[in-house]
Amino acid sequence: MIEKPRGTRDFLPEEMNIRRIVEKKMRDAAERWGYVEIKTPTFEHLELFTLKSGESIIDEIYAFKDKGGRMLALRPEITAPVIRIYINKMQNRQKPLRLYYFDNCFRYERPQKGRFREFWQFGIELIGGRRDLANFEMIALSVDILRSIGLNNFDLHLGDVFLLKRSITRNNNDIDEEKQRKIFRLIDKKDYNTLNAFLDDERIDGEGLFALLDLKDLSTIDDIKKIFGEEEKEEIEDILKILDLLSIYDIHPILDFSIARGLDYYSGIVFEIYSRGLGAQKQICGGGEYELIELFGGKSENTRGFALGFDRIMEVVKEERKNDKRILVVSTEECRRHAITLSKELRKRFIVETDIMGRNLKAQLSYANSVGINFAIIIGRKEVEENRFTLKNLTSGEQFYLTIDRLIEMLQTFGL
RNA sequence: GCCGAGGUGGGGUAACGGCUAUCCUGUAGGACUGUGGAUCCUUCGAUCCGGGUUCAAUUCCCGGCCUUGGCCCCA
Repeated sequence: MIEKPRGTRDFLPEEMNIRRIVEKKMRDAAERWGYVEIKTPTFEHLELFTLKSGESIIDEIYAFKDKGGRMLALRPEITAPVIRIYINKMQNRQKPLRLYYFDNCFRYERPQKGRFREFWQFGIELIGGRRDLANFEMIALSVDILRSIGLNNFDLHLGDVFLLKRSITRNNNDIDEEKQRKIFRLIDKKDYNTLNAFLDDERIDGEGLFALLDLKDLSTIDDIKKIFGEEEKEEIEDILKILDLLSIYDIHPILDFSIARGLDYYSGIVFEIYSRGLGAQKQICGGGEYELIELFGGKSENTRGFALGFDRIMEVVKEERKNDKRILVVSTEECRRHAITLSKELRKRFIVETDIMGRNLKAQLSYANSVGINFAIIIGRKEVEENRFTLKNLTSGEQFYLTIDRLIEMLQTFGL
């Protein structure tokens, strides 16, 4: 027997039913904000992703050479492809561009709870807009989507990598990229002892950095402003504006300037959402402002977006299955042609099955019962001769003897 | 890549190193030729893969694969 590949999943009908319901709610929420769907290819040139994230990510990507010798990759995320499309085809459209997507992505990683090699992301990219307003919209939308699927048990962390970078570079001109990266890694791990030691060793002024990291609420915001210069003050003012607008939606982020994880291309506001009630992989949303357009050869424009981890969300969302009412047209062997004719007619409005097992009448009804069909329509010689149909409500056991018009009418009154 | 746990029909399970691998559920059919659910009978269907130890391996050992909790990583 052939097993499914490592890190992939099969979704049986019961689960797909629920996944589609949640997907639809997320789409609806994004569309209510004026976002429109965009679709990118399942695979792209590998370069698109290495340009964004460096050669080292090849280890974590499904990359391959096609028959023409091209280096391709299954998309590990969808932001870079969307920006590619923007540059190729949408640069001259009027801003803002509000785009959303829902698709599968692939990463070659060790699978564990909430982490798979094929997984689904629902995301948006917002291109253009004044920074404070656009960032507010992005964050409010992410929360609106989560709320619209009935999720409320999560924490929103808001950070700013611009301020974070400036906090170590503004008084330390000679600090190189590598050292910065090391510092960010330690911040992300919250390993402040090692961080302190490193800063001491390198004689890096960490006052601004630690002031930021300690900033949990707005009480020390004025002290922060004193430490930084004009440019940083403007950024802080922007954050305050965003927080104020978010409060309209009753969204109150936790300020968290330790958000720094490996996101070289993020440039300003960043945020992450964590679900309570998941294990190690509890982040269900991540996003922020980034600069990719110029890197990909386009004309500079400010951009931001986020991606929701659909599979992790499915772990915590509670959703009822949708149960459509189903009909089985049951007939004797000699009347099958009539059954198929009736089914053709009824399918214009209803969900209708017919027997293809060649079962007798009793076995057809037994099947209907065991798979949860709600109504059986019985056609035998008597029905055909009298041009009537027997409708049986399998829930109540009631039976009716009806003409075609009355049959359809009655099915409708039963809520089909 | 690292540390730990696990793997028996489709699902859930039993088997001190020893009989044709247990039972429940399920599948298909029958008892029942125009009326479902109950009952009974029959059928189908499994020891993850490969080595090793042994007279004998589902059981013990090693390796792999897969699942799973965590670490690394998470663009």
